[in-house]
Amino acid sequence: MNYSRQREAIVNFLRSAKVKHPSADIVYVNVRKSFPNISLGTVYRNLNLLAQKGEISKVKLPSDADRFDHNTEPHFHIICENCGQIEDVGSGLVNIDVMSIERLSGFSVDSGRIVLKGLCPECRKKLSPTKKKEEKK
Amino acid sequence: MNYSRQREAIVNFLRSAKVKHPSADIVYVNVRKSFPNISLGTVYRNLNLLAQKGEISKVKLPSDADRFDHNTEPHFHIICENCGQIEDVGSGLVNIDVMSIERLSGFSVDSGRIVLKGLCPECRKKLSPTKKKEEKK
DNA sequence: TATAAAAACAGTAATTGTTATTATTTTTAA
DNA sequence: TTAAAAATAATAACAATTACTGTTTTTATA
Repeated sequence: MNYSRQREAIVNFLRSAKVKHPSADIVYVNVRKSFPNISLGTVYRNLNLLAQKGEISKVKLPSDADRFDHNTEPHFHIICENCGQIEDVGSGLVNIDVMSIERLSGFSVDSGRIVLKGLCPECRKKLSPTKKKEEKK
Repeated sequence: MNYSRQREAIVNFLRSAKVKHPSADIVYVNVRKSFPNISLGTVYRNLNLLAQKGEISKVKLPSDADRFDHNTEPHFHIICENCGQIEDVGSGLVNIDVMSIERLSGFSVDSGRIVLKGLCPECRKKLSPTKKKEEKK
């Protein structure tokens, strides 16, 4: 599936783990080091294509740019409300009572993706005792 | 806090429960029935203001417009991947192992809001045996 | 290999949900 | 009753993303 050199550079960057859950824009600026003419549209197209093929996964966030993850194993994420940094959360740490939800709501539940919110270690330190961070609108 | 007539109309529409978890746009077209000149900006400003004051709550979704909820009690949501309809999910039905997550990730966890994905009863019927719905990009 | 069809590309324009700006109107309070 | 403050309508700006277009690259096949 890795025909084009641009696509290969994109997937390689993701797997290199230089940046952990990069947005398309971060991928763009990095891949540009080896492909100065690559277009942002190409980055988006390939990231989506790779996600669709299951070679990477896409992490959609509320009010923030999508992130991309070379780890396709099932797991959840937590995002720092202050700086936007994302960390993995093992899928065993969130328990969803699928049966009850389906019974009560009538929905079928796809428990695949969950994004928790919180504060990363660095931002905890920065913001901790003095000022309580204001709620994000 | 309900000074302006427009703001009152907005909060009244939300509480009327004619539509369950409307987006700003849905609020806009409905409030326009009584205030034909109201501006979309006014709707957004007031919805955000009301959410900030805690009179309503804002439900942020990945890759979809924010929704607004007159119910400010703590609870989660599930969104239909096919039609976007949202339903409440009691907060007892999702269990987050906050202690372990905090220990393993170093993050502090704000377990406030979670949005699950699934299929609402209507879309289940529509899509069920024949065609398996395609993954949303 | 040559070459035609298919795929991918760069660059740019368009879309969508939302926020910011601005000049005007409404509300509040002295 | 009138000046200051707040809110408004209308519109522009914005950010993330997708769509479009004409060109280049890749692939497959003769």
